[in-house]
Amino acid sequence: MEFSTITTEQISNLLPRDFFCRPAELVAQDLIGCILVKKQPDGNLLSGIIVETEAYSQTEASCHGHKGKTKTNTTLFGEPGRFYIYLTYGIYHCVNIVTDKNNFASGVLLRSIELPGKDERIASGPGLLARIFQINKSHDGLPISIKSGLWVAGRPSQNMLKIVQTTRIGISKAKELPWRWYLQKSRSISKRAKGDRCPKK
DNA sequence: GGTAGGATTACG
DNA sequence: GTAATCCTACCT
Repeated sequence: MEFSTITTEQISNLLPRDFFCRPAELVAQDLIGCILVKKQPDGNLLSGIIVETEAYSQTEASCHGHKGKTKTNTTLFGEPGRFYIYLTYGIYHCVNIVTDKNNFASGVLLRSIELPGKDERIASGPGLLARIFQINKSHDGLPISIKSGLWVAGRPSQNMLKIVQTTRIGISKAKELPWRWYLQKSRSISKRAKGDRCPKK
């Protein structure tokens, strides 16, 4: 999938807070095709199309909030519509969006983003994505807003997107849940998994 | 103070 | 497929 340039108008189309006040597995699939925008330290805006997501919820064992609050996962239990950033493997940051409701740990992991006009691989994978957007623990708890300098805009068009639903990867528990979604035509997703299929209509 | 286990990536 | 890498949570 090749995306053309993202316009100023498109990145101004901030998703409303209510969008995130829903179960993670609904938000995750609706985020495919949306735009992540960040104001970089140099003042320039960086934006890209979200092409791969995963949902997590405290009801299942692979979620960081499954065993309750800790020092590092507190944001996940808080207000929907904020970023939850954590360090994984001691090296890589992962970018999540808190969903659903207060005092209920759930969120969507952004796994891959395509930057129009740039190499498809540079933001394909959660760790690489965070690196390109220069997102780290200092952004944990930040609200999704234009004022915060980090936000999500709605899908640029009403074009039909072919979204594939499959199982999550890189986890050892609750592997059976089909809570991963990606754009079928995108070559910049992080990995393939067995049993990939299109969601039923 | 010590250790096991990662929501990963890069390379063969 | 497997190794590198190092922080966090939890246990002693």
